[in-house]
Amino acid sequence: MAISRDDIAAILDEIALLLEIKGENPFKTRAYRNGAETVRNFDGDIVAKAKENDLDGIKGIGKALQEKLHELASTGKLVFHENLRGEFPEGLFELFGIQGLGPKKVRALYEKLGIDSIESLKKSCTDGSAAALPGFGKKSIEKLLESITLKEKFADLFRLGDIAHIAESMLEKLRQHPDSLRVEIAGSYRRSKEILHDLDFLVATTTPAIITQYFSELPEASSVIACGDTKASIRLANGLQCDLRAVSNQQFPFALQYFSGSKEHNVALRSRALKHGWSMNEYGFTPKDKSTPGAPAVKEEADIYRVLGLDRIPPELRENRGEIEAAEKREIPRLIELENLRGTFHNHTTASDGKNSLEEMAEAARDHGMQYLGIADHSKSQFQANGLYPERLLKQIEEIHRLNQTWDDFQLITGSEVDILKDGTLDFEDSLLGKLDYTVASIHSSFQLPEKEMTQRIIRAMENPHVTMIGHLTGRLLLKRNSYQVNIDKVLDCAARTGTIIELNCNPKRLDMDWRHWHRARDKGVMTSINPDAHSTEQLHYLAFGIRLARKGWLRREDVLNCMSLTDVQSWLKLPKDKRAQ
DNA sequence: CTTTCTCTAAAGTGCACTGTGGCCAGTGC
Repeated sequence: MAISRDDIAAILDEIALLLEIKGENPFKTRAYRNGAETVRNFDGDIVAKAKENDLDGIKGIGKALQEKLHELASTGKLVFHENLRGEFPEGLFELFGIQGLGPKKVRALYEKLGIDSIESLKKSCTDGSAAALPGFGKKSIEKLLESITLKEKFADLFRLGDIAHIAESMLEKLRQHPDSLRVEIAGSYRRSKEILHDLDFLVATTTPAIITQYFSELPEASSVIACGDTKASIRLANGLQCDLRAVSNQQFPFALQYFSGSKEHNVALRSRALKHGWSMNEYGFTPKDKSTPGAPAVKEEADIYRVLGLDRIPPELRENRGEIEAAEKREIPRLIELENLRGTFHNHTTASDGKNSLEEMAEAARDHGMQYLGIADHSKSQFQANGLYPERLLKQIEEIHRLNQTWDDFQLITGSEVDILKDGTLDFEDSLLGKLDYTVASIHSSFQLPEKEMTQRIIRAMENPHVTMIGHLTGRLLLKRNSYQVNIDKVLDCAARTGTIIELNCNPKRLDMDWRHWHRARDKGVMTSINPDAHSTEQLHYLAFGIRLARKGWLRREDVLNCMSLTDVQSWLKLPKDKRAQ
């Protein structure tokens, strides 16, 4: 297969990394990284151009990179790269996944101790040999070990957003099979958990063995763990295990309910069934004794809940966190849906670290059927992200006002993702923030503060009348970095008191604030804004993940700022904060 | 390695934090 632009970019990035380990001129390594970015973002078929050696005049691609790109595009490889790679062992790359290890330290570990894998790093941390190196003290060893433990803990876990695409495409293939009557993905995927350890497919069919066979032969299957008459397990190339159960059409609702879980929800539901005189498993209701009347017919999963005297409980809520009681009292809320969104906030453009211009982001948002799009590029402290200085922000505001004249059905909303500094003050003066329609205040530095200080820092930011919302409240990066220490309840109380919104950040790596807090937040009167934190037009799709997690947090459309129409949101933003509180 | 107020050589994102080692280097945003 021909080499793709992403392959080429990845090779350039790898060269940069290797040069860094070698201690090359930092500007040289940067040139390779810039080159990778240029290749990724090039408007047109850069691979074809490279093949024809037609790369003159592309900014950031000089003579040397032109030749290398040409070689890559025409032969599929690069001798320079292969030689460079040959100088280092394979496992060295995984060391960069450890927090606190950069090129300099990796190089020292490799050259002085021959460390070339996480395994050997762990050993040298425990036996004291790493501590003997200059620059490695007691504390840094502790941190390295902590980061290794974190990585091991997450080894067989996957983020929802990373596997949704492949899950849906496998689901579609199973649905296309002529012998499948009904197909669903059950398990934690159906419950919209942010982290998954497997996928559970469920098929209703009269020919189960044919379906399990078909499943085990899907192109996605890199290995087959088991394949029997009604059950099969495969492993995907990324390590994710996928299980399939084939059941009869009659059993399907019970199996779907059973395999969707959660375990805790099912335990509670089964004990409820017992009170009606039925035991319940993945195949159906069974009367406890001969005197018990049989259960009414069940055709759909919702029938199971109805028969037990409950409203249907959306899968997202099935965590045994009060949903059964609510269903009994007919108080299951009408949960928010993607279609309820009228616009969205917190989006980046090329002005800071986004990939698309204001116009492109606006057009993409219009294509999504939105009435408005809030822009929030980084503030000046985010230097590495090309954060805006006041003059550039003022220019952007003007530019947005100019663009807004060109639409009558859509508006851009001016904003900033302003850094919350260490002491809780903001990266911009109030007078500048006052010129914006809204502000997302976020923490991007000093993650290590103790809980009390961190909480106070955020509260101070929320007390600023110009802070509309707090971005990614806990700073967690799923499967990578724990949240910083913060007292969520104190923050929520302050949010309710000051009329500050807490964002639900939809980036699949974040999904922050966590769904477990939203029900409580909602009851305190805290509103949210479901924000994609999009750095490109494609990332507007992140909203779908945010909606899944908002549903999991019991949120309704009235709890969400960006369910408001354009005119409502405009007048809401003009209100002083204390008038906004619900 | 690329760009440039270039013409052959120089300049090329900044800052805070952390931990270590003795006043600064490395990392991460």
